[in-house]
Formats: sequence, structure tokens, C-alpha cells
Amino acid sequence: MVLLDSKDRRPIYEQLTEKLSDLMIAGVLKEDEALPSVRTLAADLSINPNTVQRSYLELERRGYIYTVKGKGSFVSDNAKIQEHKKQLIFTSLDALISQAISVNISETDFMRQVSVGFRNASTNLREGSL
Amino acid sequence: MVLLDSKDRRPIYEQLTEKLSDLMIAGVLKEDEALPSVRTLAADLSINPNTVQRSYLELERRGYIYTVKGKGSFVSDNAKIQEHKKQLIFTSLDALISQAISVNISETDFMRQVSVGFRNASTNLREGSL
Amino acid sequence: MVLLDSKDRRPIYEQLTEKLSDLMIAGVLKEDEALPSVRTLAADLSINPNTVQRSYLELERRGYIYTVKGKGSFVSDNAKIQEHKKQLIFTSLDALISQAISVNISETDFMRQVSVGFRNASTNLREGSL
Amino acid sequence: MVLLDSKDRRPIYEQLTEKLSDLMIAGVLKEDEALPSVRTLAADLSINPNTVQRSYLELERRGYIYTVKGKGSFVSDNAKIQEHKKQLIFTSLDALISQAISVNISETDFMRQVSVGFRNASTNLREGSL
DNA sequence: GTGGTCTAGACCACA
DNA sequence: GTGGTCTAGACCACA
Repeated sequence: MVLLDSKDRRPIYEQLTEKLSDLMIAGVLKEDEALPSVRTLAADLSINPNTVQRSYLELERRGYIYTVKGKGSFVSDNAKIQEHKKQLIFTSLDALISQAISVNISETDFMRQVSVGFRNASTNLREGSL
Repeated sequence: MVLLDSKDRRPIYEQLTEKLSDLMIAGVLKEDEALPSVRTLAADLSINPNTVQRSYLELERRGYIYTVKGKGSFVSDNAKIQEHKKQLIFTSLDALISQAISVNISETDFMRQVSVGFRNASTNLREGSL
Repeated sequence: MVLLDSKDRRPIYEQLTEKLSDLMIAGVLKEDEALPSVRTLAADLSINPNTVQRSYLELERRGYIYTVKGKGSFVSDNAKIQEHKKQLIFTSLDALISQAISVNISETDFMRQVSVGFRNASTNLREGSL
Repeated sequence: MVLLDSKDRRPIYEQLTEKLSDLMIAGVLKEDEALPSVRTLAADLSINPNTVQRSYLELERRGYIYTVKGKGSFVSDNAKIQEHKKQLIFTSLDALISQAISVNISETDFMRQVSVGFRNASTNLREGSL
């Protein structure tokens, strides 16, 4: 279900947090569905349960999952997760625009690049290259 | 010339690398101009010379500066630096667009947010709040 | 009669204990009235009988209910339960006041906040938002 | 500087987080002052560095401290910490008022108890019993 | 069975 | 030296 990339230089718990939230956003993990147990997932990924635990803690802190003691962890409201992710994206976009301005990229140039980006992405999707 | 933010969570060498490249992009540090010596800058910023050295190495790796043994470090071609930074920004933008698509942000919504971002940024600049 | 909130982070037995004592305090469960049997309640709530058992034990420890072997569990004196709960609340209040003093909240400010709190609570009640 | 209470049933990292934030609120740890290093504090308290680390992480998440890689952790703006704590107290107060209403404690009774609480607290302070 | 806390101890990045 | 991540493994609370 989840694959970690050993070449990715981010810590394991961070990669895992992202992979899991992607699965929730994509609807692969649905509302109120149980996540694999900390131990099971740790065994599957050949990592330490503490590392998985740390991801689950972070996901709970963000409100993406909720945990019932003795029972397990479950997916929260998918719509809320998606909304939260949108906010994160728009915040990143604002930061990127500040940088763009600092190197004299005009709004028009930026927009053109956005068009290109969306076109490429949709092409990639059609070709299944993602 | 450079001010480091102790509350910035990035490592010092990374902040310094960014500040210096910003100065080159903005043209404050001009082509072939000498950068302060590692020791001078370290003393000015009250940081470890090793940390400054690390930034200089990173800037050299990127081709932003060149080092002449026994003479010091000098700024490379400003235009190239700016071009390089633009590429970095556009690469980040592509990544952000992929994420946007995954949460069903349409190209139109994205564009709208870009407009807002540019408008806010220019307002901030006029008011000197940056 | 009782609804558990799966997203509440407290353990189930603790939520159940509170819900049941609230019902006794509110007089929904009256003096000497029988509580549902452990098995019945467990089935109704789709939880483990051990969990219900644990709540009943806790309620008995507090003197809120009494158990007659072979017959079941029964509500104790409602007035006493309410009195006990009041004591708990006032104890919490004292602790909160100590904390308030540590951050220099004056008695006047505290009182003002109490007024606001009561006003909001009564508004909520009128609007049925609880 | 900090003493842990083995009778306190809360986890060590939570007690420690509270003790440290109390020291910051009381001004014992002042703005931009360095906290003891993770290893030092762990040794002093005879607990594992990971446990101290967890407290520091939580304090950073709350904005009470900031961490500079390779240098250590430092106290943030004391005023902000105090303000944050005030909000926590007022939130707890609101919850307590809801409970008070459920057992028919009138606003007047509640106010009376607040007065008593403040009076006792100030007496305790004068007698140094805290 | 489930998650939560903690220890002992290693190894890494950064200053 | 500093903090950050991770493992191996124990023990606890809860269902």
C-alpha cells in the first residue's frame, strides 16, 4: 500500500506521513476506515513501530486521523483533509510568488508557466506516466 | 549586509546561502565583485567560520561564485544566477501544480490564486512591509 | 440512551462513566433505578462487556451506584451524586485559579470571564445548540 | 531546576513540558535564554534523552521555544507564552462552567467560590506554602 | 489484539 | 559540542 523511497532524504516518518495523507486525499483510505495497526505497518515496511507511531501522531495532530485506544486509528473526514491540503498548497504558492517577483518574473510569465504545468500534468495523466 | 534570523528553523549555513544568492540576484553583489572573506563574514555574523565556509562551497557548487586561491571568492555572472533561480522556481511550481491537481484544484482556481498572490505581493512592496 | 463519540480521545470506559453519571445527575436515571445489565449495554453500544464492567466498577467506587449480587446495579442517592460532582467542579476551579494567578489574571478579569461564560452557555441552551 | 513527581500519573514528557512552560511563564527562563541541552537535562533528571526531546518538540510546536540546529533550544517571547497560557485557562474555565450549569450551580454560587479561591490563593502565597 | 510511553544506544547533520 | 532520527525491545493501559 505504501512504498518508502530510500533515496528520499527526508526522514522516514515524514515520507510516511505524506504517503498516508495522499492516500486519504485520493480516497483510497476512506472516512472512518481503519489504518493498518502500528505494528503491522511497521512490519510491512520493515521499520520500527516507533517510527510509524510518530507518523500516526502527526496525522492525528493535523486532524487527518483519530485514534481510539485499544482499537486502532481511523480516517477522519476526507473533505476536511482535502481542504487542509488546499490551504497548504496556496500558502506554498504565495511563497513561490514572492520568490518569482524577486527574480523579476512577471505575472504574465508566471501564468504562462502555470498553463504549461497544467497541460503537462494532464498529458502525463493520460499517458499514465504517473 | 546580511542578517540571520535565529528563529528561522533552517540551519544557519542554508539561510546564509540563500541570503547571499538573493544579494547576487538583486545585483547588490555584482559580477566579479569580491565576497567578504570567510573569517570576516564569520566575525561579522558571530557565527562559526566553518558555517560560512559551507555556504561558500554550496554557492560555488551552484556556480554562483568562483574562488581564486589566495585571493578570495567572487560573484559569477549575475544573469546566469538569476536564470538558475528562475529554473528552480519553475520546477517548484510544477511540483505544486501536481499537488493542486491531486486535490482537484482547477487551473482556473489556481490562476485566480496566482492573481491574488501577485496583487498582495505588490501591495506589500508598496507599503514597505517586506 | 447513551451515545459514545468515537472521535473523543478519552478511553471508552471513561466516556461511558461520564455519560452515565451525567444521566444520574440530570435525574434521567433516578434513585434506586436499575441500570441496564452489563451485557445489554455492551450489546447496545457495540462495545466490549469488559469496558462496560469497568465503568460500572468506577461508578461503584465513587458511590454513584450500588450492586446487588444476582440482581444488577442500581442508582444511589441522586442528591449525593450531584453534591459529589459539585465538589469535583470546585476543586477544579481552585486549580484553575492558581494557574490564573500565575499568569497575572486578576480576580476582576477572571470574574468577567465567568460572566461571559455563563452568558454564552445560557445562549447556547436557548438555541438548543448543545 | 525541575523536579518530576513519580506519583503524578501523567507521562514524564508531559510533566516536563508543563514544568518548563511554568518556568518560562514565571520568567525564570527569560526570552532568548538557552534551555539546558537535551542530554544535560536528561542526565540531571535521570531520564532518557528521547523523553526530554519529546518535551522540547512539544514546546517548539507551541511556539514557546525555538531551536537552532547544532546550537540548542532557546526561550521565545515570554509575553506570547503567557498570552497563550491565558487562552488555555479561559478555555478550561468555559468547560468548567458548562459542567457547573449541569449540576445547577448558579452564577452567583460560582462567583462566590471564585472569590474564596482567590482569597485562599493569596493567603497561601503570603504564607509561602506554595 | 490495539496504541502510548520509555529506555538504551547508535548514527547523522550542523556549529 | 548541539539537536534529530531511528532501532530494538520492554512494559503499560485499554478493548
